[in-house]
Amino acid sequence: MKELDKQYDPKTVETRWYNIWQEKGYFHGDAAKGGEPYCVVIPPPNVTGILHIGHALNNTIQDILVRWQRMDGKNTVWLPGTDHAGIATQNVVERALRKEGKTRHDLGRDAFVEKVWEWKEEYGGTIIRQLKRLGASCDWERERFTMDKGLSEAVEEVFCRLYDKGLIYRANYITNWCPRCHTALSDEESEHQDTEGKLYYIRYPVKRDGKLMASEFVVVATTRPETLLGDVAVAVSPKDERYKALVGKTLSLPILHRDLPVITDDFVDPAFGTGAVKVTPAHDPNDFEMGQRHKLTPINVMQPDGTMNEDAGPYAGLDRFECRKRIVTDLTAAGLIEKIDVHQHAVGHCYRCDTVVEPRLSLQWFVKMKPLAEPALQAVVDGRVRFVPERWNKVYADWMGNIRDWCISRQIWWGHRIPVFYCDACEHQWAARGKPGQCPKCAATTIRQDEDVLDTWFSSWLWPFSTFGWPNKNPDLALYYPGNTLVTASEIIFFWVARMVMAGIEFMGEVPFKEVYIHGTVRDDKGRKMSKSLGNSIDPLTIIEEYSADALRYSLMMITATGQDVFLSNDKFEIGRNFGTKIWNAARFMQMQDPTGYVRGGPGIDAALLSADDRHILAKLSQAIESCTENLKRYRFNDAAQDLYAFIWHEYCDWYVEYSKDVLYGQNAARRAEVLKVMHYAFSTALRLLHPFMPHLTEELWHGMGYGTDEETIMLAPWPKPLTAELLQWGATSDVVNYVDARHELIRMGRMLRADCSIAPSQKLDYIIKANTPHLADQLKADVSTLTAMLKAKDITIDPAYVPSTAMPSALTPVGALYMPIEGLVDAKAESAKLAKQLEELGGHLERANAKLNNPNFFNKAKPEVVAQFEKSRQELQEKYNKVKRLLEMMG
RNA sequence: GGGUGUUUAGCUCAGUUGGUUAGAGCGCUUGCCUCACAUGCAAGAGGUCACAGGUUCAAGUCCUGUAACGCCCACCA
Repeated sequence: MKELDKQYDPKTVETRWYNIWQEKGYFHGDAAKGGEPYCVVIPPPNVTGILHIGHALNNTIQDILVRWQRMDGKNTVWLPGTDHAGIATQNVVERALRKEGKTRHDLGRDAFVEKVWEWKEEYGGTIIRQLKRLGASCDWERERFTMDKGLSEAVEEVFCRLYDKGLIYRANYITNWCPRCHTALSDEESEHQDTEGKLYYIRYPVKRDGKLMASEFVVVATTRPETLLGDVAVAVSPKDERYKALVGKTLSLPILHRDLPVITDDFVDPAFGTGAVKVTPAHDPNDFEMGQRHKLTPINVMQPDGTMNEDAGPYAGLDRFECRKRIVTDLTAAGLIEKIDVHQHAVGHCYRCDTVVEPRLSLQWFVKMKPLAEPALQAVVDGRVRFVPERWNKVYADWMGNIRDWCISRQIWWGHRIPVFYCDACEHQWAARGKPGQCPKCAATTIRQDEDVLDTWFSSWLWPFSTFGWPNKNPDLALYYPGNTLVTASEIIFFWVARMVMAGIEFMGEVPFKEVYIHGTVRDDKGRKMSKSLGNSIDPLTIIEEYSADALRYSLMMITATGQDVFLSNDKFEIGRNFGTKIWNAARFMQMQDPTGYVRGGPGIDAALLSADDRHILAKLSQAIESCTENLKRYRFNDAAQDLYAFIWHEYCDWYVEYSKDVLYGQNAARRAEVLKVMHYAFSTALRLLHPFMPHLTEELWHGMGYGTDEETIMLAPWPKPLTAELLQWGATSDVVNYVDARHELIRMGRMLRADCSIAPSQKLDYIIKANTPHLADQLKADVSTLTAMLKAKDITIDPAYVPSTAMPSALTPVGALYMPIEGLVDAKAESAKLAKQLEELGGHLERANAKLNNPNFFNKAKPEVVAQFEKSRQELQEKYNKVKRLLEMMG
């Protein structure tokens, strides 16, 4: 044991302990040791990422689960790692290149990819270091990266299996295209944002007998006029009488003067716009399908970068938005704009760079999702995977039920290259593991690999098993798969969680985790999502610097209700800091009282020497253990944190320590030793409960107080169990607990009287207590010394027969009546007014209680224990009421 | 358009299967540098539980509807 500093210094303590934990290998799980496994895989942050407050929340929760389960004796692995984040990382490196005035094409593919690896080696570890500073007890020996050799092999394996099964196909299809990232995106990667746009009504001249009619038009409405350059038809509803005569006729496309047939299609809603739709198969998903139905050849008018191509005629080379402006100007000049309306619609934006997504026709790879989705849906329906809170089951099920094929090819360079090869000689196409040297069909060596890379989520969805060495069978995989809980935010249920369930079932034959805990999104105090661009984000490292990692963790847990969004502002972190300080000082107090230190393995608690207070705190401790554990099981971290706060601060510090001072400063050596034993017992147990929340502080105190030797970390100390048998043995019955609770109230009343009479805290007073029952009188008599200290009394008399004088300050307490025999200090008028008010309130409560108990229906229908409860409380109310009434009468 | 969440003290939020007088932290008022802690101690004020119906012996809690705010999903140009 060493003497604790007057001030706790979290900065040095936190990093010191973290390093020790790592060196000793406490974070590592070894499959060879067997036992009951507990496995959590981290949602791998992007290598480009820096820790933001959402990560802090997410990882604190995981760390709490993992530390708790580790203490509870499980063979625990929390598997960490990072995601290569294809587009995001490529963007970062390209941005750096641009500063040198270069593009990735200047370097070429191999050199560019090499450059990204270099970047990754240099900067990719940032978020990992930050997680360590947070105290995350990840098994760092197992750290993985989605482009590791092993994980890349898993990706190839999965691709080949799906390809050979016919679940991967290549097709010319409309996909979400990001003109800035130059790549296709999946549906999930296109984020819809409500935007105020314009709806342009454009006149398409009608041709009759090959001649343009000067004054006859069909008006179509569009939000993207520039796409008219790719129009191949105009469609109307077959039911629309207005256009009946025009069906089959020809229109002239403005500007390009291309002939467009008027066709009918059920897709067209006659009620929207003009009821006539321009058909642009290369630039709109609906139009694409219409085009297929009517065998129309799509005309692509855009380059991959969002500029217009040569098919755009006079607008070739213009950016799509510039082109839009120019076309509107030109159409206006030609008198072909009927009107322009303001129009609210949802526009897709690239989730990586926020550029407006362009639906664009291109050749892409897809995964057929239906066959994978069905068993994954079933797994949630029959409870093999359980979402917490439950409501996410439905969100998941809806997505799974309406699943669409997954576009997995990206036209970028950073990522897993698609393992499909083409033979130039025989045009054979096949998927292969590794690097094939020749065509398996014709043996030609002129083979090419597909240029595209896979969606970054194509490696993430394998994370729960690829990280343990799949596809190779091994002991790690056998023990740690499937994992227990996945902790994540709702934003990536579709991106990641749903796909992991599919992959787990498809490739492992078993779901990847049993429970998915979805925590809330962190928002600022105005309810906005925290983001760098809004400048409203709170940097966890600044908070750690200012308050400590433990304070950050604990505060986050206190204010995060299960599954609810979190509203944050800087001052919230004082909760954790103040709590830490309080605990530190409580420990210092014990040390000061017990300079010889806690005796390890010394004699245990002696039931015969326990006071009511000792029994009370031990019973409360047991309640805290039970409640905290139960709340952790149910992912109610805020309730668990609250349990610990209430126990340590209020029960232990405010009441127990204060009660105990009387003994600690007294002369009874046996009692003194006993109180210290109880204190150490309660405090060391509470430290263990608190460890998952505040790992560094608890470890520092664990050793500072001598609860553990150098080799005995609190991390591996056993998780406390409720003290059911012990409480029995110690005589900590509910009678004792109720008595001490009631005595708390008595003391509060005594202090209240003193405050009411404006008596200085330093002045010692006499009190007279008239107990309700002889039993209570006995209990109180045994505690006179404690009461004297707590009330700062000169003398306390427990007198069952006491009759007070009228002008004496008095109060009613749960154990009886309490009087201060100081005459004349009471303003009789004010006092009786107060009593009258109290009487009125009590009368109201009593009336309600009576009404309830006199209601025959209540007796018939309520549970007997509820009735008993009400009867008891009615009795108490009645007693209290009578007393107040009597007092009031005495006052005159 | 579909789905979903929220509405409780001045502020931020808890409130589990309906059951005594609805809780916490912060802030506020009053008094304390009391020999662990002023990042503290003690006492206190403050709430027709969004609104309207309904079920029930009993509703903050269950049901129906309304309103406001938020989030997710969605190919009406």
